[in-house]
Amino acid sequence: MQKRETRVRFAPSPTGPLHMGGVRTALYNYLFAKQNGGKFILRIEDTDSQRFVPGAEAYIIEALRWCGIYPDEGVNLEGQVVEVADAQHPHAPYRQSQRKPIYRQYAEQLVANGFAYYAFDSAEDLDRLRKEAEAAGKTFTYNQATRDTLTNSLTLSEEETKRRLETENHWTIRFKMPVNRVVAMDDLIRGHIEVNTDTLDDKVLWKAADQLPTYHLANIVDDHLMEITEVIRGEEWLPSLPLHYLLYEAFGWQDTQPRFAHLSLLLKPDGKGKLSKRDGDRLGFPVFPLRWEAPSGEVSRGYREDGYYPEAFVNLLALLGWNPGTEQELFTLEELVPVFSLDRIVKSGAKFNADKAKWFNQEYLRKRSDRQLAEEFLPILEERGIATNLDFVENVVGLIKERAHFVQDFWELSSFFFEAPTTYDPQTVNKFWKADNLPLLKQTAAFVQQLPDFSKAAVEEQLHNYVVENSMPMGKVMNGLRLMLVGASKGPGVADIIATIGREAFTERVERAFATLNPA
RNA sequence: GGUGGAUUCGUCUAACGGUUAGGACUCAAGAUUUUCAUUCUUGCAAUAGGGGUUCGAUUCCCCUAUCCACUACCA
Repeated sequence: MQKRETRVRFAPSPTGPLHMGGVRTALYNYLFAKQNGGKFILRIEDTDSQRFVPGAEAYIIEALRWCGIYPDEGVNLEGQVVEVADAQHPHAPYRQSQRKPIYRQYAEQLVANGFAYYAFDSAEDLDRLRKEAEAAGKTFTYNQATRDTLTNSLTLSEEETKRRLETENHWTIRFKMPVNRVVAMDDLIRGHIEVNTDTLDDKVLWKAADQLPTYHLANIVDDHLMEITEVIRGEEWLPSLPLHYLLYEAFGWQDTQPRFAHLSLLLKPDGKGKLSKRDGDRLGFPVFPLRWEAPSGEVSRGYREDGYYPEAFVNLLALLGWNPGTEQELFTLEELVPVFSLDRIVKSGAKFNADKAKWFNQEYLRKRSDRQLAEEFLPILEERGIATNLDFVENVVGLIKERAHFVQDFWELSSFFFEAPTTYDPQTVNKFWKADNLPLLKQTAAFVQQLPDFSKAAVEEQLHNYVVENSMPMGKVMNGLRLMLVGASKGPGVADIIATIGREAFTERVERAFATLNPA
Protein backbone atom coordinates (compact mmCIF):
# COMPACT_ATOMS: atom_id res chain seq x y z
CA MET A 1 0.00 0.00 0.00
CA GLN A 2 1.41 3.35 -0.96
CA LYS A 3 1.99 5.98 1.67
CA ARG A 4 -0.99 8.24 1.94
CA GLU A 5 -0.74 11.93 2.69
CA THR A 6 -1.40 12.50 6.38
CA ARG A 7 -4.84 13.99 6.83
CA VAL A 8 -6.28 14.53 10.27
CA ARG A 9 -9.35 16.38 11.35
CA PHE A 10 -10.71 18.22 14.32
CA ALA A 11 -14.45 17.73 14.29
CA PRO A 12 -16.21 19.68 17.01
CA SER A 13 -19.92 19.95 17.47
CA PRO A 14 -21.24 23.50 17.61
CA THR A 15 -23.26 22.95 20.76
CA GLY A 16 -21.42 25.55 22.81
CA PRO A 17 -18.04 27.15 23.29
CA LEU A 18 -14.95 25.08 22.70
CA HIS A 19 -13.66 23.70 25.98
CA MET A 20 -9.91 23.80 26.67
CA GLY A 21 -9.84 20.04 26.35
CA GLY A 22 -11.21 20.47 22.86
CA VAL A 23 -8.51 22.98 22.07
CA ARG A 24 -5.93 20.45 23.22
CA THR A 25 -7.40 17.83 20.90
CA ALA A 26 -7.26 20.32 18.05
CA LEU A 27 -3.68 21.18 18.97
CA TYR A 28 -2.53 17.57 18.97
CA ASN A 29 -4.20 17.01 15.62
CA TYR A 30 -2.57 20.12 14.24
CA LEU A 31 0.88 19.16 15.52
CA PHE A 32 0.55 15.69 14.12
CA ALA A 33 -0.48 17.01 10.72
CA LYS A 34 2.34 19.56 10.56
CA GLN A 35 4.93 17.09 11.70
CA ASN A 36 3.97 14.71 8.95
CA GLY A 37 3.68 17.35 6.32
CA GLY A 38 -0.01 16.64 6.09
CA LYS A 39 -3.28 18.48 6.32
CA PHE A 40 -5.24 19.60 9.33
CA ILE A 41 -8.92 19.74 8.55
CA LEU A 42 -11.69 21.49 10.46
CA ARG A 43 -15.03 19.78 10.09
CA ILE A 44 -18.17 20.88 11.86
CA GLU A 45 -20.35 18.06 13.14
CA ASP A 46 -23.70 19.75 13.32
CA THR A 47 -26.00 16.79 12.85
CA ASP A 48 -27.84 17.49 16.08
CA SER A 49 -30.28 20.19 15.20
CA GLN A 50 -31.68 20.13 18.74
CA ARG A 51 -28.51 21.16 20.43
CA PHE A 52 -27.21 23.61 17.88
CA VAL A 53 -26.07 26.86 19.49
CA PRO A 54 -25.80 30.00 17.38
CA GLY A 55 -22.36 31.51 17.52
CA ALA A 56 -20.65 28.33 18.61
CA GLU A 57 -19.07 27.67 15.24
CA ALA A 58 -17.70 31.19 15.00
CA TYR A 59 -16.37 30.80 18.52
CA ILE A 60 -14.55 27.59 17.65
CA ILE A 61 -12.91 29.18 14.64
CA GLU A 62 -11.94 32.28 16.56
CA ALA A 63 -10.52 30.22 19.42
CA LEU A 64 -8.33 28.19 17.07
CA ARG A 65 -7.22 31.33 15.29
CA TRP A 66 -6.24 32.90 18.61
CA CYS A 67 -4.09 29.88 19.34
CA GLY A 68 -2.48 30.04 15.93
CA ILE A 69 -4.00 26.76 14.88
CA TYR A 70 -5.02 27.35 11.31
CA PRO A 71 -6.82 24.62 9.38
CA ASP A 72 -5.46 23.72 5.97
CA GLU A 73 -8.88 22.67 4.87
CA GLY A 74 -12.35 23.08 6.23
CA VAL A 75 -15.09 25.51 7.07
CA ASN A 76 -12.74 28.27 8.09
CA LEU A 77 -11.23 28.78 4.72
CA GLU A 78 -12.72 31.15 2.23
CA GLY A 79 -12.96 29.73 -1.23
CA GLN A 80 -12.95 26.19 0.03
CA VAL A 81 -16.40 26.32 1.47
CA VAL A 82 -18.45 24.87 -1.29
CA GLU A 83 -21.85 23.31 -1.03
CA VAL A 84 -21.09 20.43 -3.35
CA ALA A 85 -17.84 18.59 -3.83
CA ASP A 86 -16.19 19.04 -7.20
CA ALA A 87 -12.87 18.23 -8.82
CA GLN A 88 -11.28 21.22 -7.13
CA HIS A 89 -12.72 20.38 -3.76
CA PRO A 90 -13.32 16.65 -3.60
CA HIS A 91 -13.67 16.67 0.16
CA ALA A 92 -16.07 19.55 0.50
CA PRO A 93 -18.29 20.64 2.06
CA TYR A 94 -17.01 20.47 5.63
CA ARG A 95 -20.14 21.16 7.57
CA GLN A 96 -22.16 17.99 8.06
CA SER A 97 -25.45 19.81 7.75
CA GLN A 98 -24.37 20.66 4.20
CA ARG A 99 -23.50 17.04 3.54
CA LYS A 100 -26.97 15.86 4.47
CA PRO A 101 -27.75 14.23 1.10
CA ILE A 102 -24.64 12.09 1.22
CA TYR A 103 -25.42 9.90 4.19
CA ARG A 104 -28.67 8.13 3.43
CA GLN A 105 -27.30 6.06 0.57
CA TYR A 106 -24.57 4.72 2.82
CA ALA A 107 -27.04 3.76 5.50
CA GLU A 108 -29.24 2.08 2.90
CA GLN A 109 -26.23 0.26 1.50
CA LEU A 110 -25.66 -1.26 4.90
CA VAL A 111 -29.28 -2.41 5.08
CA ALA A 112 -29.07 -3.90 1.60
CA ASN A 113 -25.97 -5.85 2.57
CA GLY A 114 -27.45 -7.12 5.82
CA PHE A 115 -25.34 -5.00 8.15
CA ALA A 116 -28.22 -2.81 9.27
CA TYR A 117 -31.99 -2.81 9.47
CA TYR A 118 -34.97 -0.49 9.68
CA ALA A 119 -36.40 0.06 13.13
CA PHE A 120 -39.88 1.44 13.70
CA ASP A 121 -40.07 1.49 17.46
CA SER A 122 -41.19 4.86 18.68
CA ALA A 123 -39.16 6.87 21.12
CA GLU A 124 -41.98 6.42 23.60
CA ASP A 125 -41.90 2.65 23.25
CA LEU A 126 -38.19 2.51 23.86
CA ASP A 127 -38.49 4.88 26.75
CA ARG A 128 -41.09 2.69 28.32
CA LEU A 129 -38.95 -0.39 27.84
CA ARG A 130 -36.02 1.37 29.48
CA LYS A 131 -38.12 2.42 32.44
CA GLU A 132 -39.55 -1.06 32.89
CA ALA A 133 -36.12 -2.60 32.80
CA GLU A 134 -34.85 -0.05 35.25
CA ALA A 135 -37.70 -0.78 37.62
CA ALA A 136 -36.72 -4.43 37.45
CA GLY A 137 -33.13 -3.53 38.21
CA LYS A 138 -32.00 -4.19 34.68
CA THR A 139 -30.92 -2.22 31.69
CA PHE A 140 -32.73 -2.29 28.41
CA THR A 141 -30.48 -2.55 25.42
CA TYR A 142 -31.47 -2.63 21.79
CA ASN A 143 -29.24 -5.48 20.70
CA GLN A 144 -29.03 -9.10 19.57
CA ALA A 145 -30.94 -10.18 22.66
CA THR A 146 -33.93 -7.90 22.13
CA ARG A 147 -34.11 -6.96 18.50
CA ASP A 148 -36.14 -10.02 17.58
CA THR A 149 -38.87 -8.89 19.94
CA LEU A 150 -39.05 -5.33 18.65
CA THR A 151 -40.63 -3.63 15.69
CA ASN A 152 -38.14 -3.67 12.85
CA SER A 153 -37.44 -5.03 9.42
CA LEU A 154 -36.02 -8.16 11.03
CA THR A 155 -39.34 -9.05 12.65
CA LEU A 156 -41.77 -7.53 10.16
CA SER A 157 -42.68 -8.93 6.77
CA GLU A 158 -41.16 -7.37 3.71
CA GLU A 159 -44.51 -5.86 2.74
CA GLU A 160 -45.15 -4.41 6.16
CA THR A 161 -41.65 -2.96 6.28
CA LYS A 162 -42.16 -1.37 2.89
CA ARG A 163 -45.52 0.02 3.91
CA ARG A 164 -44.14 1.55 7.07
CA LEU A 165 -41.17 3.07 5.29
CA GLU A 166 -43.57 4.82 2.97
CA THR A 167 -46.15 5.91 5.50
CA GLU A 168 -44.19 6.55 8.64
CA ASN A 169 -41.51 9.15 9.13
CA HIS A 170 -39.99 8.37 12.50
CA TRP A 171 -38.14 5.21 11.67
CA THR A 172 -34.41 4.76 11.94
CA ILE A 173 -31.69 2.62 10.49
CA ARG A 174 -29.85 0.64 13.12
CA PHE A 175 -26.57 -1.20 12.90
CA LYS A 176 -26.98 -4.94 13.29
CA MET A 177 -24.29 -5.72 15.80
CA PRO A 178 -22.80 -9.16 15.09
CA VAL A 179 -23.37 -11.86 17.68
CA ASN A 180 -20.53 -13.00 19.90
CA ARG A 181 -17.63 -11.67 17.93
CA VAL A 182 -14.46 -10.29 19.42
CA VAL A 183 -13.40 -7.07 17.80
CA ALA A 184 -9.66 -6.61 18.02
CA MET A 185 -8.55 -3.02 17.85
CA ASP A 186 -5.35 -1.08 18.06
CA ASP A 187 -5.08 2.35 19.53
CA LEU A 188 -1.99 4.46 18.91
CA ILE A 189 -1.94 5.52 22.53
CA ARG A 190 -3.53 2.64 24.39
CA GLY A 191 -2.34 -0.32 22.42
CA HIS A 192 -4.37 -3.42 21.76
CA ILE A 193 -7.98 -3.57 22.92
CA GLU A 194 -10.54 -6.32 22.48
CA VAL A 195 -14.28 -6.14 22.97
CA ASN A 196 -16.99 -8.72 22.53
CA THR A 197 -19.85 -7.49 20.37
CA ASP A 198 -22.41 -9.01 22.73
CA THR A 199 -21.73 -6.17 25.14
CA LEU A 200 -22.59 -3.61 22.46
CA ASP A 201 -25.91 -2.37 21.17
CA ASP A 202 -27.55 -1.71 17.82
CA LYS A 203 -26.77 1.96 17.41
CA VAL A 204 -28.98 4.22 15.35
CA LEU A 205 -27.12 5.30 12.25
CA TRP A 206 -29.69 7.37 10.44
CA LYS A 207 -32.94 9.04 11.38
CA ALA A 208 -35.86 9.48 8.98
CA ALA A 209 -37.33 12.20 11.17
CA ASP A 210 -34.70 14.75 10.26
CA GLN A 211 -33.09 12.82 7.42
CA LEU A 212 -29.79 13.12 9.24
CA PRO A 213 -27.17 10.59 10.28
CA THR A 214 -26.07 10.17 13.86
CA TYR A 215 -22.48 10.78 14.87
CA HIS A 216 -21.32 7.26 14.17
CA LEU A 217 -22.41 7.07 10.56
CA ALA A 218 -21.52 10.64 9.65
CA ASN A 219 -18.16 10.26 11.28
CA ILE A 220 -17.16 7.10 9.46
CA VAL A 221 -18.52 8.21 6.11
CA ASP A 222 -16.87 11.61 6.32
CA ASP A 223 -13.56 10.32 7.55
CA HIS A 224 -13.56 7.90 4.64
CA LEU A 225 -14.62 10.44 2.04
CA MET A 226 -12.21 13.02 3.37
CA GLU A 227 -9.42 10.43 3.33
CA ILE A 228 -8.57 10.86 6.96
CA THR A 229 -5.50 8.84 7.93
CA GLU A 230 -5.47 9.28 11.72
CA VAL A 231 -8.33 9.99 14.07
CA ILE A 232 -7.11 11.75 17.20
CA ARG A 233 -10.01 12.36 19.54
CA GLY A 234 -11.15 12.29 23.15
CA GLU A 235 -11.32 9.22 25.33
CA GLU A 236 -15.09 9.44 25.49
CA TRP A 237 -15.10 7.84 22.04
CA LEU A 238 -13.20 4.76 23.03
CA PRO A 239 -16.34 2.79 23.87
CA SER A 240 -17.67 3.28 20.36
CA LEU A 241 -14.45 2.28 18.67
CA PRO A 242 -15.63 -1.31 18.07
CA LEU A 243 -18.70 0.02 16.29
CA HIS A 244 -16.52 2.19 14.15
CA TYR A 245 -14.23 -0.71 13.28
CA LEU A 246 -17.27 -2.76 12.35
CA LEU A 247 -18.64 0.03 10.19
CA TYR A 248 -15.41 0.29 8.23
CA GLU A 249 -15.59 -3.44 7.76
CA ALA A 250 -19.23 -3.38 6.71
CA PHE A 251 -18.50 -0.74 4.12
CA GLY A 252 -15.47 -2.66 2.93
CA TRP A 253 -13.16 0.23 3.72
CA GLN A 254 -10.72 -1.58 5.97
CA ASP A 255 -7.78 -0.91 3.68
CA THR A 256 -8.08 2.83 4.16
CA GLN A 257 -9.39 2.76 7.69
CA PRO A 258 -7.68 5.48 9.71
CA ARG A 259 -5.57 4.69 12.72
CA PHE A 260 -7.06 5.79 16.02
CA ALA A 261 -5.61 7.62 19.00
CA HIS A 262 -7.77 8.29 22.03
CA LEU A 263 -6.68 11.12 24.29
CA SER A 264 -7.28 11.06 28.00
CA LEU A 265 -9.55 13.66 29.49
CA LEU A 266 -8.80 16.87 31.32
CA LEU A 267 -9.88 16.52 34.94
CA LYS A 268 -11.07 18.89 37.63
CA PRO A 269 -8.22 20.40 39.69
CA ASP A 270 -9.91 19.27 42.87
CA GLY A 271 -11.87 16.12 43.38
CA LYS A 272 -12.62 13.87 40.47
CA GLY A 273 -14.35 13.97 37.17
CA LYS A 274 -13.75 15.77 33.98
CA LEU A 275 -13.25 19.46 33.87
CA SER A 276 -16.51 21.26 33.36
CA LYS A 277 -17.67 24.78 32.88
CA ARG A 278 -18.78 25.09 36.50
CA ASP A 279 -15.30 24.29 37.82
CA GLY A 280 -13.87 27.42 36.30
CA ASP A 281 -16.40 29.63 38.02
CA ARG A 282 -15.98 27.77 41.26
CA LEU A 283 -12.21 27.64 41.34
CA GLY A 284 -11.47 30.90 39.65
CA PHE A 285 -9.87 30.08 36.34
CA PRO A 286 -11.15 29.89 32.79
CA VAL A 287 -12.24 26.65 31.21
CA PHE A 288 -12.66 28.23 27.81
CA PRO A 289 -10.07 29.82 25.55
CA LEU A 290 -12.19 32.88 24.90
CA ARG A 291 -14.90 34.66 26.78
CA TRP A 292 -18.27 33.20 25.91
CA GLU A 293 -21.66 34.72 26.26
CA ALA A 294 -24.36 32.12 26.00
CA PRO A 295 -27.64 32.94 24.28
CA SER A 296 -29.12 32.90 27.77
CA GLY A 297 -26.84 35.79 28.67
CA GLU A 298 -24.68 33.72 30.95
CA VAL A 299 -21.05 34.68 30.63
CA SER A 300 -18.02 32.43 31.00
CA ARG A 301 -14.54 33.85 31.29
CA GLY A 302 -11.81 33.07 28.80
CA TYR A 303 -8.04 32.71 28.89
CA ARG A 304 -7.65 35.50 26.39
CA GLU A 305 -9.68 37.96 28.42
CA ASP A 306 -8.01 36.87 31.63
CA GLY A 307 -4.75 38.06 30.18
CA TYR A 308 -3.14 34.86 29.02
CA TYR A 309 -0.97 34.98 25.96
CA PRO A 310 -1.93 32.45 23.32
CA GLU A 311 1.65 31.12 23.38
CA ALA A 312 1.30 30.39 27.08
CA PHE A 313 -2.09 28.80 26.63
CA VAL A 314 -0.88 26.57 23.82
CA ASN A 315 2.23 25.65 25.77
CA LEU A 316 0.42 24.67 28.92
CA LEU A 317 -2.14 22.71 26.97
CA ALA A 318 0.55 20.84 25.07
CA LEU A 319 2.21 19.78 28.31
CA LEU A 320 -1.04 18.62 29.84
CA GLY A 321 -0.95 14.97 28.94
CA TRP A 322 2.14 15.01 26.78
CA ASN A 323 5.83 15.55 27.43
CA PRO A 324 8.87 15.72 25.18
CA GLY A 325 10.90 13.24 27.19
CA THR A 326 13.39 15.98 28.00
CA GLU A 327 13.23 18.54 30.76
CA GLN A 328 12.34 21.37 28.43
CA GLU A 329 8.98 22.89 29.30
CA LEU A 330 8.81 25.99 27.19
CA PHE A 331 7.76 25.46 23.60
CA THR A 332 6.28 27.67 20.97
CA LEU A 333 3.79 26.15 18.57
CA GLU A 334 6.53 25.91 15.94
CA GLU A 335 8.93 24.26 18.35
CA LEU A 336 6.28 21.75 19.28
CA VAL A 337 5.86 20.49 15.73
CA PRO A 338 9.11 18.52 15.39
CA VAL A 339 9.18 17.13 18.93
CA PHE A 340 5.55 16.15 19.31
CA SER A 341 4.76 12.48 19.22
CA LEU A 342 1.70 10.40 19.85
CA ASP A 343 3.58 7.78 21.80
CA ARG A 344 4.66 10.25 24.43
CA ILE A 345 1.07 11.05 25.26
CA VAL A 346 0.13 10.10 28.80
CA LYS A 347 -2.66 7.54 29.12
CA SER A 348 -4.19 8.80 32.33
CA GLY A 349 -6.27 11.91 32.76
CA ALA A 350 -4.58 15.16 33.73
CA LYS A 351 -5.82 17.51 36.39
CA PHE A 352 -5.54 21.09 35.40
CA ASN A 353 -3.41 23.22 37.69
CA ALA A 354 -4.05 26.96 37.72
CA ASP A 355 -0.76 27.86 39.40
CA LYS A 356 1.25 26.18 36.72
CA ALA A 357 -0.83 27.93 34.10
CA LYS A 358 0.06 31.29 35.61
CA TRP A 359 3.69 30.33 35.68
CA PHE A 360 3.62 29.63 31.96
CA ASN A 361 2.17 33.04 31.30
CA GLN A 362 4.80 34.68 33.44
CA GLU A 363 7.48 33.00 31.40
CA TYR A 364 6.05 34.35 28.18
CA LEU A 365 5.52 37.76 29.68
CA ARG A 366 9.20 37.92 30.52
CA LYS A 367 10.15 37.09 26.98
CA ARG A 368 8.45 40.23 25.75
CA SER A 369 10.32 43.47 25.30
CA ASP A 370 9.59 46.38 27.59
CA ARG A 371 8.33 48.27 24.59
CA GLN A 372 5.88 45.56 23.69
CA LEU A 373 4.63 45.28 27.25
CA ALA A 374 4.30 49.05 27.48
CA GLU A 375 2.08 48.98 24.43
CA GLU A 376 -0.08 46.36 26.09
CA PHE A 377 -0.20 48.29 29.34
CA LEU A 378 -1.00 51.66 27.80
CA PRO A 379 -4.69 50.95 27.10
CA ILE A 380 -5.16 49.87 30.70
CA LEU A 381 -3.68 53.16 31.86
CA GLU A 382 -5.81 55.13 29.47
CA GLU A 383 -8.87 53.37 30.76
CA ARG A 384 -7.94 54.64 34.19
CA GLY A 385 -7.64 58.12 32.87
CA ILE A 386 -3.88 58.25 33.25
CA ALA A 387 -2.22 60.71 30.90
CA THR A 388 1.20 59.40 30.06
CA ASN A 389 3.41 58.43 27.17
CA LEU A 390 4.85 55.22 25.85
CA ASP A 391 8.47 55.99 26.71
CA PHE A 392 7.62 56.61 30.32
CA VAL A 393 5.49 53.47 30.50
CA GLU A 394 8.28 51.45 28.93
CA ASN A 395 10.55 52.70 31.67
CA VAL A 396 8.12 51.73 34.37
CA VAL A 397 7.42 48.33 32.86
CA GLY A 398 11.12 47.55 32.83
CA LEU A 399 11.18 48.05 36.59
CA ILE A 400 8.19 45.93 37.51
CA LYS A 401 7.62 43.25 34.90
CA GLU A 402 9.63 40.62 36.76
CA ARG A 403 6.99 40.52 39.46
CA ALA A 404 3.99 40.12 37.20
CA HIS A 405 2.21 37.09 35.84
CA PHE A 406 -0.08 39.16 33.65
CA VAL A 407 -0.12 42.61 32.12
CA GLN A 408 -3.19 43.14 34.28
CA ASP A 409 -0.92 42.91 37.32
CA PHE A 410 1.03 45.94 36.17
CA TRP A 411 -1.26 48.58 37.59
CA GLU A 412 -1.22 47.12 41.05
CA LEU A 413 2.55 46.93 40.80
CA SER A 414 3.19 50.37 39.39
CA SER A 415 0.33 52.74 40.17
CA PHE A 416 2.64 54.91 42.30
CA PHE A 417 4.68 55.78 39.23
CA PHE A 418 1.62 57.46 37.77
CA GLU A 419 -0.22 58.72 40.81
CA ALA A 420 1.03 60.06 44.11
CA PRO A 421 -0.07 57.88 47.02
CA THR A 422 -3.25 59.07 48.66
CA THR A 423 -3.11 56.66 51.55
CA TYR A 424 -0.23 55.27 53.53
CA ASP A 425 0.09 51.75 54.78
CA PRO A 426 -0.42 51.96 58.59
CA GLN A 427 2.14 49.28 59.38
CA THR A 428 4.83 51.02 57.37
CA VAL A 429 3.90 54.35 58.94
CA ASN A 430 4.21 52.81 62.38
CA LYS A 431 7.58 51.45 61.61
CA PHE A 432 9.23 54.28 59.74
CA TRP A 433 7.33 57.51 60.29
CA LYS A 434 8.62 57.99 63.77
CA ALA A 435 9.16 61.42 65.33
CA ASP A 436 12.86 60.85 65.80
CA ASN A 437 13.18 59.73 62.21
CA LEU A 438 11.49 62.71 60.59
CA PRO A 439 14.40 65.17 60.76
CA LEU A 440 16.58 62.66 58.94
CA LEU A 441 13.98 62.20 56.27
CA LYS A 442 13.43 65.89 55.84
CA GLN A 443 17.13 66.49 55.55
CA THR A 444 17.67 63.68 53.08
CA ALA A 445 14.71 64.67 50.95
CA ALA A 446 16.04 68.22 50.77
CA PHE A 447 19.38 66.85 49.69
CA VAL A 448 17.82 64.77 46.93
CA GLN A 449 15.75 67.68 45.71
CA GLN A 450 18.75 69.82 44.94
CA LEU A 451 20.60 67.06 43.12
CA PRO A 452 21.69 68.39 39.74
CA ASP A 453 21.52 65.01 38.06
CA PHE A 454 18.28 63.09 38.53
CA SER A 455 19.31 59.98 36.66
CA LYS A 456 18.96 56.68 38.44
CA ALA A 457 22.69 56.09 38.66
CA ALA A 458 23.37 59.56 40.02
CA VAL A 459 20.56 59.49 42.54
CA GLU A 460 21.55 56.08 43.74
CA GLU A 461 25.17 57.01 44.25
CA GLN A 462 24.59 60.43 45.76
CA LEU A 463 21.86 59.24 48.05
CA HIS A 464 23.90 56.33 49.26
CA ASN A 465 26.95 58.44 49.90
CA TYR A 466 24.93 61.07 51.68
CA VAL A 467 23.38 58.62 54.07
CA VAL A 468 26.70 56.96 54.78
CA GLU A 469 28.62 60.18 55.18
CA ASN A 470 26.11 61.50 57.65
CA SER A 471 26.07 58.21 59.55
CA MET A 472 22.36 57.81 59.09
CA PRO A 473 20.63 54.44 59.46
CA MET A 474 20.22 53.28 55.85
CA GLY A 475 17.11 51.19 56.41
CA LYS A 476 15.20 53.91 58.20
CA VAL A 477 16.00 56.58 55.67
CA MET A 478 15.30 54.45 52.63
CA ASN A 479 12.08 53.04 53.93
CA GLY A 480 10.94 56.44 55.06
CA LEU A 481 11.56 57.82 51.60
CA ARG A 482 9.78 54.87 50.12
CA LEU A 483 6.80 55.48 52.34
CA MET A 484 6.51 59.04 51.08
CA LEU A 485 6.86 58.06 47.45
CA VAL A 486 4.91 54.83 47.32
CA GLY A 487 2.72 54.85 50.39
CA ALA A 488 3.74 51.35 51.31
CA SER A 489 6.65 49.04 51.73
CA LYS A 490 6.87 47.73 48.22
CA GLY A 491 8.19 48.42 44.77
CA PRO A 492 11.51 48.76 42.96
CA GLY A 493 14.56 50.52 44.35
CA VAL A 494 14.07 53.98 45.82
CA ALA A 495 16.55 55.49 43.37
CA ASP A 496 14.66 53.89 40.49
CA ILE A 497 11.45 55.44 41.70
CA ILE A 498 12.94 58.87 42.27
CA ALA A 499 14.61 58.92 38.88
CA THR A 500 11.48 57.75 37.14
CA ILE A 501 8.97 60.14 38.69
CA GLY A 502 11.34 63.11 38.54
CA ARG A 503 12.13 66.07 40.70
CA GLU A 504 8.76 67.73 40.59
CA ALA A 505 6.76 64.70 41.65
CA PHE A 506 9.38 63.85 44.23
CA THR A 507 9.09 67.25 45.86
CA GLU A 508 5.35 67.20 45.74
CA ARG A 509 5.13 63.77 47.40
CA VAL A 510 7.59 64.66 50.11
CA GLU A 511 5.69 67.80 50.94
CA ARG A 512 2.40 66.04 50.98
CA ALA A 513 3.68 63.36 53.33
CA PHE A 514 4.99 65.91 55.77
CA ALA A 515 1.79 67.89 55.56
CA THR A 516 -0.64 65.03 56.03
CA LEU A 517 1.13 62.29 57.95
CA ASN A 518 1.24 62.35 61.73
CA PRO A 519 4.29 60.80 63.30
CA ALA A 520 3.70 57.43 64.86
C1' G B 1 -25.38 -2.92 37.08
C1' G B 2 -22.59 -3.98 32.37
C1' U B 3 -18.37 -2.79 29.05
C1' G B 4 -13.90 -0.31 28.31
C1' G B 5 -9.95 2.73 30.14
C1' A B 6 -6.75 4.54 33.97
C1' U B 7 -3.63 4.47 38.77
C1' U B 8 4.54 7.46 40.41
C1' C B 9 5.45 13.51 45.28
C1' G B 10 -0.62 17.99 46.69
C1' U B 11 -0.52 18.90 40.92
C1' C B 12 1.85 18.07 35.77
C1' U B 13 5.24 14.35 34.76
C1' A B 14 10.47 11.29 33.87
C1' A B 15 12.64 6.62 34.65
C1' C B 16 14.88 -0.18 26.99
C1' G B 17 13.43 -5.00 34.60
C1' G B 18 18.96 -2.95 37.73
C1' U B 19 18.69 5.11 39.53
C1' U B 20 20.16 7.56 46.50
C1' A B 21 12.81 6.98 41.92
C1' G B 22 14.66 12.64 38.38
C1' G B 23 12.47 17.49 36.79
C1' A B 24 8.62 21.44 36.93
C1' C B 25 4.57 24.08 39.68
C1' U B 26 3.09 24.94 44.76
C1' C B 27 4.86 25.30 49.80
C1' A B 28 8.93 26.06 53.54
C1' A B 29 13.89 27.67 54.96
C1' G B 30 18.40 30.27 53.92
C1' A B 31 21.38 33.79 50.96
C1' U B 32 21.14 38.48 48.22
C1' U B 33 18.38 43.26 48.59
C1' U B 34 17.08 49.94 51.76
C1' U B 35 11.10 47.42 51.12
C1' C B 36 8.12 44.02 48.30
C1' A B 37 9.24 41.00 44.59
C1' U B 38 12.97 38.87 41.48
C1' U B 39 17.26 35.77 41.53
C1' C B 40 20.20 31.84 43.73
C1' U B 41 20.70 27.64 47.17
C1' U B 42 18.51 24.01 50.13
C1' G B 43 14.45 21.33 51.86
C1' C B 44 9.40 18.83 52.35
C1' A B 45 6.95 15.37 49.32
C1' A B 46 5.35 9.60 45.38
C1' U B 47 5.52 4.08 42.78
C1' A B 48 -2.96 2.43 45.49
C1' G B 49 -3.08 -2.68 48.15
C1' G B 50 -2.12 -7.95 47.74
C1' G B 51 -0.25 -11.98 45.20
C1' G B 52 2.87 -13.96 41.46
C1' U B 53 7.09 -14.23 37.32
C1' U B 54 12.34 -12.93 38.01
C1' C B 55 18.86 -13.01 40.76
C1' G B 56 16.20 -8.22 40.73
C1' A B 57 10.05 -5.23 39.68
C1' U B 58 7.56 1.78 39.22
C1' U B 59 8.19 -1.26 34.83
C1' C B 60 5.53 -7.90 33.01
C1' C B 61 0.98 -11.13 34.71
C1' C B 62 -3.35 -11.91 38.05
C1' C B 63 -6.74 -10.28 41.91
C1' U B 64 -8.72 -6.30 44.86
C1' A B 65 -9.61 -1.13 45.60
C1' U B 66 -10.38 3.60 43.72
C1' C B 67 -11.30 6.95 39.79
C1' C B 68 -12.98 8.09 34.80
C1' A B 69 -15.66 7.36 30.32
C1' C B 70 -19.52 4.98 27.78
C1' U B 71 -24.12 2.50 28.31
C1' A B 72 -29.69 8.30 23.68
C1' C B 73 -33.29 8.75 17.28
C1' C B 74 -26.23 13.83 21.68
C1' A B 75 -21.85 14.42 20.00
